[in-house]
Amino acid sequence: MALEHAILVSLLEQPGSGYELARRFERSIGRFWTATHQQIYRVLKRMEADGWVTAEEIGQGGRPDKRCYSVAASGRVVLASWLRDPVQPEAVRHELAVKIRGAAFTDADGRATLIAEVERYRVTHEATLQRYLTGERRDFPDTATLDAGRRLQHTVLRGGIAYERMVLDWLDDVLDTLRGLDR
Amino acid sequence: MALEHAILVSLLEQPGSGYELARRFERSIGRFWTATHQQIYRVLKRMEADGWVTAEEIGQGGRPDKRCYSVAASGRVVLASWLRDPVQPEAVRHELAVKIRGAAFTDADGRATLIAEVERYRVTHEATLQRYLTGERRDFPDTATLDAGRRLQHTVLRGGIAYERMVLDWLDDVLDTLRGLDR
DNA sequence: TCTTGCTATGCAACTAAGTGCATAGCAAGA
DNA sequence: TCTTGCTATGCACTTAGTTGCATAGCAAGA
Repeated sequence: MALEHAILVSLLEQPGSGYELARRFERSIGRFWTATHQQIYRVLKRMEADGWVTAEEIGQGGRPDKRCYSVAASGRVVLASWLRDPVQPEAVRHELAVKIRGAAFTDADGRATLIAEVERYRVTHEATLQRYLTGERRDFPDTATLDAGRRLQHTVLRGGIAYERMVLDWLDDVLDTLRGLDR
Repeated sequence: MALEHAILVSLLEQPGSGYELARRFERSIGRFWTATHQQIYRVLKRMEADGWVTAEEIGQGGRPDKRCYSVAASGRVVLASWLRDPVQPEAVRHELAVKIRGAAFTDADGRATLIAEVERYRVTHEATLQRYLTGERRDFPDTATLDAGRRLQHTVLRGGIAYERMVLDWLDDVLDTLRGLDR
């Protein structure tokens, strides 16, 4: 899997410029695939050279021209073929888990700092959950009348919500354990 | 966060060679931080050059010498300092979520292939959960008598178990949605 | 005997990703 | 008027991570 495929999906849902894609990656699709704008511009160039997407130059008077990208026929073929490939096992990178095991090798003061940090981290996940729930109420008020694309987007969002709830429960467990060590 | 810190934690839990570390990353610590043996050897060299770890050459007759690494005083300082740094937001890379949203742009046959793939993926997660539960019964039979290090390891493992259970529930949800599209 | 697999280490080449910086004009508010 | 922030794109450099290959001997089973 590569950034290319996430961009193809995002452009099929809605064509747009590199800048617009970068904002979508910050908001929607970036929940499960992160990318910076530099990366997106670089990959878009390569995809255009390979004929996966086409660009339409839109002059806007004053501002730099905007290049609005759409998925070309060969891009659809690439996506369909990738969808049939086996899902790669995720490359897990969970920093907090390493820190928690590392907490055994620091002093009570270091652990107190870590507890404060976990509490701060918990607040950011609580905020993410609330953002997801607000988005769900706004974008999927009536689940009976959705088309295929929207139904799939909703399923992915439900996954995000379940993930955040799981993380919050686990962080409470972590905090209990950390507090228990120095008591 | 970098591989360095995961290696420091692993070596503090138990000193070992690059080869042994690579196997631990496949099994235990690799649940939340993956690394290949090439990467581990490269980073160990750098850490030794920086004085974070020390190596003891162990000849074994015939086989190449084994270099057994232990954490040095300055490595402990580096770890303690890193534990105080803010936890970086995770860089999420969830391929399956991209594929599910991509399923809106393929045909019924492509979706049928994806369903089969999700079922296969579900089996691997079911197996991971069972591995975790077996490990939990083996390594943490009596939760009352654990020292700090073991208690923290158990907390991290509980996080892994909660994660796998959440994924399995969500995959059932995903399969329902995918099957509902072509019915 | 031959093959497979395990222990044990490593180089070289490549791709992916992140960081820092630069350009450029418009709009809104202090 | 001055600053801040937004739209819009991009280069250059650096770091992190992956892939493929190489060495080398021992042990176990076909």
